[in-house]
Amino acid sequence: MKISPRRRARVAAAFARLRQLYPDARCELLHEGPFQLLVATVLSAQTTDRMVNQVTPALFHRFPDAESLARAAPEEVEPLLARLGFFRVKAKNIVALARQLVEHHQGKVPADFKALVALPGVGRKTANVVLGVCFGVPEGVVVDTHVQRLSQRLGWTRETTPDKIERELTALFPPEERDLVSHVLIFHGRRVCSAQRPVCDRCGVRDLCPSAGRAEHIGRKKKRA
DNA sequence: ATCCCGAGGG
DNA sequence: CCCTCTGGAT
Repeated sequence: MKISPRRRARVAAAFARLRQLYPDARCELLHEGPFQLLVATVLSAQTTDRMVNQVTPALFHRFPDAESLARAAPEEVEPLLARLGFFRVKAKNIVALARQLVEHHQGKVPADFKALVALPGVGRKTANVVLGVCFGVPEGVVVDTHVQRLSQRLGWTRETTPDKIERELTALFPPEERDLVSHVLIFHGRRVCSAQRPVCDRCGVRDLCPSAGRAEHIGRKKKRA
């Protein structure tokens, strides 16, 4: 993928500003070790990580590792997830996930992208989170709903699907920056550049954003009754 | 009514 | 490409 020096510089300028604005940007899912982060990230689909952090302490107290969770039945895990969206699918997925870890990976989380996405309930986004947070360098930039929305609003991409956006962002940033890119975009997305009511008046990259003041017209389809 | 650190299946 | 799984927050 060829990227013009001008475009690369424009993106780098906004990223540098975001790093200054959010020096503490990091993963906020509570976890101890790769297994717990993998499970927490699977649970985080279409749910705020605040909700995930409300259920994982009890979950990990009872099932702290792959071996213990692999021995559980999905029905005994379900009540522990009951306040999350998709809790039935997620209970089934994390038990199957734990069983595969025990069967094929000695109960450990593989530090390998292809092995990760082969696990039940684990897609590109989850695999990149685990690789980035626990093993230093993700395969590609984590593209969740925030990263998708902000990279579109900031004019970093014109693509509309997570896979294509991931490819573009990964080409825009060197490996050692990719984990931080997703985290600063997520922080900014939660605090300022929200989906429904972005607060451009309080945005630290307003002068670098082509959508400033009209961000509601980018992103997902407008309401318009 | 729309969104939240999505993934699997048709 | 589409649909489904699911509950809480705004």
